[in-house]
Amino acid sequence: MEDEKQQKAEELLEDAERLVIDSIAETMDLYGVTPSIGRLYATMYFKHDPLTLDDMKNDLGMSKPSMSTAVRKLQDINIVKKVWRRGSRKDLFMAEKNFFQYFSHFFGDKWEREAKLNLSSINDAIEKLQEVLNMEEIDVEMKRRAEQDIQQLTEYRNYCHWLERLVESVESGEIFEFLPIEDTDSKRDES
Amino acid sequence: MEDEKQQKAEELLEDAERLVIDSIAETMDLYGVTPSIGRLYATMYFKHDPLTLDDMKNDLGMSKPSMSTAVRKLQDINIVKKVWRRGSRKDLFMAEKNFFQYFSHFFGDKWEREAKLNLSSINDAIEKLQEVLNMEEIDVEMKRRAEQDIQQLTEYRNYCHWLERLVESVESGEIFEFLPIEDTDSKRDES
DNA sequence: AAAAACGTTAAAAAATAATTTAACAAAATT
DNA sequence: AATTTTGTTAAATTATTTTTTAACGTTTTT
Repeated sequence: MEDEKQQKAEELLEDAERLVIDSIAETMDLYGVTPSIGRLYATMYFKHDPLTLDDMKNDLGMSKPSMSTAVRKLQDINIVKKVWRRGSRKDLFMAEKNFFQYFSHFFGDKWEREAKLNLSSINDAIEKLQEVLNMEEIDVEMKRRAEQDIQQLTEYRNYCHWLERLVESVESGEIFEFLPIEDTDSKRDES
Repeated sequence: MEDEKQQKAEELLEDAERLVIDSIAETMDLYGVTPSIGRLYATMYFKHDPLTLDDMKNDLGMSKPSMSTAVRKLQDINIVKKVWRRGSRKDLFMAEKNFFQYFSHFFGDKWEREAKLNLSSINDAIEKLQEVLNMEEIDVEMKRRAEQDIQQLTEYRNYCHWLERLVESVESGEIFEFLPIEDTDSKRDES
């Protein structure tokens, strides 16, 4: 009787967590994070103590090397950190649970890389195109195309610089002055 | 002699475009767009007239069905549009070249989906967890866990709502009041 | 010092995803 | 009306990625 209730509660709790785990994983998949890695993060999101590779292995039912590489990728995008606790000699990992931090790392880091990568190629390209424009006796049509490309790339460059400033404002937290974090906690509505 | 110059110019121009095409494709790959689809978009970015499937086929050296599905995916993320021109009865496609529009569609649409998807599961989950809390004679440890989960999910919900507002401000253009698009055109520096 | 535990790398296997060829349906042309 | 053109779907193939098992080196424990 008591046990039945206990079991019902456990089921509810696990259903609840699974529901969110699935949708977090699906979301991450949307941005190119593989389902397993997404599920690993999502699973860790509900753990309140740091996890070992063996914990992950058991939770996801996968091999240890898989967990090793998966957790490294999560570390690469800065949404999982290695933590230290005296006692266990196993590596311990903890998920970033603040989604604003998550956002900042996941998108901020990628935007930064995107801007850098593209600015470099845009500038190289514009240089080459300028060279074409500076050449004499060149086909008019080709010059027109070079000019058009330069025009377009200049706009693209503006976008990259904008991205850089977006990253700044996300990483500094400045963006939250413009778009404040509102507490829509339903508890207050219930009163 | 003349031809040599002409060829040199053409080479420069093509190198310039290829440089940017590669980095756009690499960038898109960063967010889970497959290399071929990324390269298709990047190629279209440099075309000033709409393209047919056969054009794409020739440009990328791929089959027509591949182009058909690739271009549909680009349409799905709203960065390529079908256009109509009298005369040709083939379908014609044009890439979105304004990267601010690109950004808005690529991230805005995904964030919107992300928020919706997760809000739905978060609310369902919180409901289940509340149910656990309302049950009597339940293991203290389990109630604690349910409470902790609710707390965490409430914060997650705040993030999702923030995302929704971010999408709004990106799609309305409001964000550019906070982060203005600056023209960093180097021509002005040359003066 | 030997044995066990731990995490990673390497190679092999399995699973997915991308791509093509072939077949098809709809529309336009002759 | 028959033929061609066009875009898509389906099936088959190829390529890529993910996952595992096996092997390895390091560190810790005994």
